[in-house]
Amino acid sequence: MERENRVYALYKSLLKKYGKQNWWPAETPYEVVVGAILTQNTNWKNVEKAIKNLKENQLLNYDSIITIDKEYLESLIKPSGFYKQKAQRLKDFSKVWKKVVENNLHKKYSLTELRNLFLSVKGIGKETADSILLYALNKPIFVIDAYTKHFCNYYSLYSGKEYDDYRLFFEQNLPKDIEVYKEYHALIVKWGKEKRKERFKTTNKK
DNA sequence: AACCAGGAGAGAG
DNA sequence: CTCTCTCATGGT
Repeated sequence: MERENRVYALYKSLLKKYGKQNWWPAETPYEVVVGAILTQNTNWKNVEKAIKNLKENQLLNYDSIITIDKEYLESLIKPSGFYKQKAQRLKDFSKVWKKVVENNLHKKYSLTELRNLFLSVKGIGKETADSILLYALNKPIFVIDAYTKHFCNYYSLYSGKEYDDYRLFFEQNLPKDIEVYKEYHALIVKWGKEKRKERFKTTNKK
């Protein structure tokens, strides 16, 4: 019998410990897009405030984001921080997103072509692009973030260098299952947050 | 009151 | 290629 790999075993262990995280919390694929951009180096709670502002004004759709005044958009997403560059990124990426969904490019393009298209937008890096591919378009791509690297280091799973090295490591050591990809990344984030809480406790007790 | 969040890009060396 | 800096609000 083949030895079960540790990467998948750890996934099941985390799942048992924390339960399903049910990412991404969004009603539509486009809401995932907006959240992915707004959450760049920003607490998710702040992103929720910004998304709420957009929803209350019926602006959480790409046509609206493309056409509304940039300063107005900035004022609505202000709680999520870095609001000037994020307003620009939302507008820029939404044009590409419009082109993709209205021409079914997510079905016509290969995963690599689609990823490169996203990455060609200024302000869309690998983590943001991959989050959109996985959680908005259900593409089989594993999302890497800072927590994931800490996770790999903590459990001595892998010590690569580049983002894509980590991504391929997970993709090659897991069943090619979108739901596993989605849930594992969410669980790693949950794990990272819990770890941080623990450190805070131990460094603050005397 | 410092520190950091579900990052990315530009500039220096 | 590898640092270092900037972008900004809100919670602990």
